[in-house]
Amino acid sequence: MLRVLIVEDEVRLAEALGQIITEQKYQAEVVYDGETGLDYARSGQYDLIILDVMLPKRNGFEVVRKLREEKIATPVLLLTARDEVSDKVRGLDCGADDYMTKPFAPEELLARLRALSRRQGDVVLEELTFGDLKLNLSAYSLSCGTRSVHLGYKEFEILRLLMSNPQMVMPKESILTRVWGTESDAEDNNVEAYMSFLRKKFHYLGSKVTIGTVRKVGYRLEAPL
Amino acid sequence: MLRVLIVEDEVRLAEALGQIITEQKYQAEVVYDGETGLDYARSGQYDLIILDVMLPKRNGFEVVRKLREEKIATPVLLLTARDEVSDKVRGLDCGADDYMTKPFAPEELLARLRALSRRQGDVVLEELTFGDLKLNLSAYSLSCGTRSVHLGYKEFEILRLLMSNPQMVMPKESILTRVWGTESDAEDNNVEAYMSFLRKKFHYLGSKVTIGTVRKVGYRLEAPL
DNA sequence: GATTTTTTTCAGAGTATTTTCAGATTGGTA
DNA sequence: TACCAATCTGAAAATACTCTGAAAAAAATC
Repeated sequence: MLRVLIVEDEVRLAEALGQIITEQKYQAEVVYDGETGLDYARSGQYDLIILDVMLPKRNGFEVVRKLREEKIATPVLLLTARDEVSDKVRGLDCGADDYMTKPFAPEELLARLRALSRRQGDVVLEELTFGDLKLNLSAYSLSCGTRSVHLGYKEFEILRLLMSNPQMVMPKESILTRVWGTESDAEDNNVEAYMSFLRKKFHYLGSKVTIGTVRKVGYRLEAPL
Repeated sequence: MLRVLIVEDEVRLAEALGQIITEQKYQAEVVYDGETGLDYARSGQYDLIILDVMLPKRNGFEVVRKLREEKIATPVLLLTARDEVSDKVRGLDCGADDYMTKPFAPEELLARLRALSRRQGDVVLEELTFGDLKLNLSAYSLSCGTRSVHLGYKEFEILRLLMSNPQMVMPKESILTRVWGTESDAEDNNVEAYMSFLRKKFHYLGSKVTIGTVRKVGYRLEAPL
């Protein structure tokens, strides 16, 4: 079980991150300032740290640097509001492992976390299953029996979302914010179009799984009993 | 099984080295200061030592000199932050076998380790295979059936990376940092260009292996079923 | 110092993905 | 049943990413 420490002072964002990560069956712990973050991180019991740059008490750069000085090598993903190269360089110089500018699409964050933890040699979930479908998380492919198809980036993220919340209805809204991000101006029809793409691929694969529509709400995967 | 001792106080670098080496199926052990490094090295149970010059307690020069005085001939690869010839000369004078300045590309380190251990007469992995392709690690050549071609340094390192992680998608980003190094400003297109070179050579060799592209992610080798 | 090889750069062609749109379809409900 | 709103879907358009040949630049070799 992957343990993730989130150090983020914007409560709403912190909560959101916590939720996204918990949904992945990872364990998340949230703290709201740099000082506390550093204390928690020092325990060395985390597999990953998500660290905002702008923080009360101590900023993200300081925290990573301190950690590295103390020989704590837990991988750190830095979050920053600005898209300045200097920040990126500075972050990596301080010893961060990856870097992401806000706002971002949650699914992209997850992709990066997976990459980081794989790099670290941690055991990461490599495959999701639902009914007769298998989604290969490292190859971006979907298979059913012997057939297999490649999925594009968005097809993949959407399906991954559905498959990691089996039986749950995934609201169209959530899909939009999680795959397209909060800043995007994509509309409902974009999601609908992708559902159509996915259904086509399910059909091609000969899968028994279907994507059920819940009018005015969203979608969910359904396997025949 | 090759045993490698890493003496490096920058935790991140040490971890990275450990990982890179372990991925090669070598055995890595990491210590963080010169004194401990010397103690470990004295055991004589290592096939190779990677030794930073700037170290707490005892610097790298002292460590090698001590070792040689004690007739311990384990090959030493010195790492230094500066690119000063004087350091290089001094290092080799102390009895080091090779010398490398930080930062460096991980694949270059591996190349040097291979060279050192071959020089030493150790048994090293000499060949990688995938499908009908054989990559000769000491001759930098690639063969398929009876035909064979020479590969340039970068072609070689990239292909080695792909062949040592069969079936896995190797992110473009990883290829860049591992072959070009973290300090380089090479861009995605550089990788793309090399993929094109490699494909051309595969074709020339008449190999059935192809390089598959995973859009927005990276590449992987594919052998026909 | 000239030649060869390797590496980088660039631009246009080629492809896959993503968005957009409009007509067809569906489900709910008045 | 007839209507409306929501959804589906095929096709086209727009965009983003990748490939590749050629040439320039850099490095290695002779």
